[in-house]
Amino acid sequence: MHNTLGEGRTMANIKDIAKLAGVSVTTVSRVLNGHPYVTKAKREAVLQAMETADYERNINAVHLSRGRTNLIGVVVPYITRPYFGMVVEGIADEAIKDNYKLVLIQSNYEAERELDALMMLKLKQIDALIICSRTCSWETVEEYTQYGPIIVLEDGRGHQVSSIFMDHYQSFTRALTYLRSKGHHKIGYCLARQSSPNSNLREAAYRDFYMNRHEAYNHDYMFYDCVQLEDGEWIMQRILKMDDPPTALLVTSDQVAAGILAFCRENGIEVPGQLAIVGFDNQPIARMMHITTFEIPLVEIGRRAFLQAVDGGRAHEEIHLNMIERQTV
Amino acid sequence: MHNTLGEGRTMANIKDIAKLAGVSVTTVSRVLNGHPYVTKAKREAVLQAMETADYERNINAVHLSRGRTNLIGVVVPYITRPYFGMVVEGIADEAIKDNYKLVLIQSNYEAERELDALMMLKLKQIDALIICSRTCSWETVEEYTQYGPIIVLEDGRGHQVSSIFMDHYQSFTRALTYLRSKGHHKIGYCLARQSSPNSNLREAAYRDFYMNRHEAYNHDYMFYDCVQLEDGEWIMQRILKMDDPPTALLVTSDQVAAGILAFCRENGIEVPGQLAIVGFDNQPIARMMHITTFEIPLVEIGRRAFLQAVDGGRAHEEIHLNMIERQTV
DNA sequence: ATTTGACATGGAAGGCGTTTCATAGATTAC
DNA sequence: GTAATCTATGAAACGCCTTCCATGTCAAAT
Repeated sequence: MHNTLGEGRTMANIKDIAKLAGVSVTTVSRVLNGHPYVTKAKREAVLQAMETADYERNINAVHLSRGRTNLIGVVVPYITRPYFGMVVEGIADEAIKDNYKLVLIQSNYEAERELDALMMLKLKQIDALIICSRTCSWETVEEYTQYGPIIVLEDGRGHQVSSIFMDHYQSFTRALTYLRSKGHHKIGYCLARQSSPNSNLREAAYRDFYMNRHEAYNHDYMFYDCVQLEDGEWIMQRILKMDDPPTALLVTSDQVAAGILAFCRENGIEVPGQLAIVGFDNQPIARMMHITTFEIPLVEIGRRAFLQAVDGGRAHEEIHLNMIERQTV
Repeated sequence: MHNTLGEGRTMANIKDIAKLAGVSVTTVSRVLNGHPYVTKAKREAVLQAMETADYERNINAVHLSRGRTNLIGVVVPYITRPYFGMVVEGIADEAIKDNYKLVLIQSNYEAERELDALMMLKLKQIDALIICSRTCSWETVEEYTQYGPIIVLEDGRGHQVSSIFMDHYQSFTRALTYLRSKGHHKIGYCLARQSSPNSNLREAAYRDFYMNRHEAYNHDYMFYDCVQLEDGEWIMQRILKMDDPPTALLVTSDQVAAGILAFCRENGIEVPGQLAIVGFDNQPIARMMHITTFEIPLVEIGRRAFLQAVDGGRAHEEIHLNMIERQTV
């Protein structure tokens, strides 16, 4: 495949520049990469030649040669979810400073797509991979760590990856304690994926909370696959049908919390009077609707994830969450 | 740079496979790419060799050789805005089918970053570029069309690009007519960027609407830089201070419309009684809050944009918008 | 005077697939 | 029976940059 400009002219390559400037390709490469040991005269000759020939480096050749691409892969299940949007925003913000670009892989929680991303790492099409929500098994992921840094946004301690994560166990415990202090005993929760690492942590916290107090809890109060605004409705429909409904709800996404709250307002269910709601994320919508929530610094988390990616070393960062009291408890 | 596996073993390349299978590299390449004219015996020998050597194609070499990367660039100002999130989702959905990956460029509306993306096209790091919201001038963008397909999400007729766009002039006119039919004369609007292509179209529609009726309009009723939920508040604060406030608002983003509506509900301003609101996009939040809005099939638009990108030919698709009547007018 | 090290420069060896072209035997066509 | 067309295969050119290594100059150090 001949590399041409639009009009059919052939694009100049480093060899042409070398010839034009009367130096070796090595010297041109040195100028190109800002390496030392080039006299001013030659450097200028090279720059002049690049100017006249309208030279542009063939970036794919650079990639091949270097074995790196300055591309970072980012796996998110759905880019439309504000949660992931914010993380990606943080990654992108930081990446631009280091002249990295992002390759976005929307997984839809399909292992195959995540595998695609891992494969890109193996093939050196990307220099590192950030998995915002994992679908593949740990074993699978760990198989690929030999090819480049992999960063996951979940507790990765004990695994061959870097990670940045929140202490969901503790946050959940705190939320439960807080609700209890407000007199709530019948507490339900809304999670996203039933058996994601984060969900498991939260369920454990919940179980332990009740176990420690030697109290039973109601399995009907647990809702799964709660991820977006619209989910608020069916959750409330189900609650309305209960003889003994929960008096408080821990909702692991502000989007869902907002949906629930909107439904309540519309249907005359008093919040927090009849139902208390605690959200997670502290998204704009939570502020707007005065939802009590746990702040998760998602943009900052994205930033840090990127920094871990380029840093290369293994690290595990834990993020502490703060509760923001507003008006839904 | 030597291409190695994690343990230090060298990664097999096409030459190794050729030797192993007792054929030429050409034949291996043919097998790799499903080209005809390879006997079954040799094909199998090659496959066998690839198996035993655990061969993976060096994708960067393929890129260099082919001059293509199966990467599509996508420029969005901010990935966190649901509007762009949905478009990207559509692009990603379609891209996966054709084995394309997305390179996300967050421009923050900075020309320099958009230029970065254009440069990637020139350098063949991406095969095509979709600009979801343009910052650079038409001249700048058109300079780069020689290097690959560029698709913009705005009316690009008369320019050297492909485009997919909505008839904002007509939609605005229809919205105005609709509001007028409901008795509204004092109509304001909330736009995003003051002088974006889409905003210009909308302002023209507004001006023409009033001009045609030989009526004056109030410049105080025009709000700019309205993009997110939070903007609803200051817009309403300003309206509350007016002696002669508008009775209806055309809001070019459901997010902003939702922010406005939330403020109204909280402050006892009746909607649509005191203020009618028409949104744009038909995002989930509009459904949830029963906002009358124009449906913009953003995911579908993303899909089509991708298809235009790989198709290569120049095309201009116009999307017709439908109004969804709910409860805010 | 001689050694050492910093500065400069270029040749050539990678990094690795794809594709064109040349060649040759096997069919098919007329 | 002979020309035209397929089928199969490989050598070599091509895409292009980075970097290791060898060589050489010149000034500072001993």
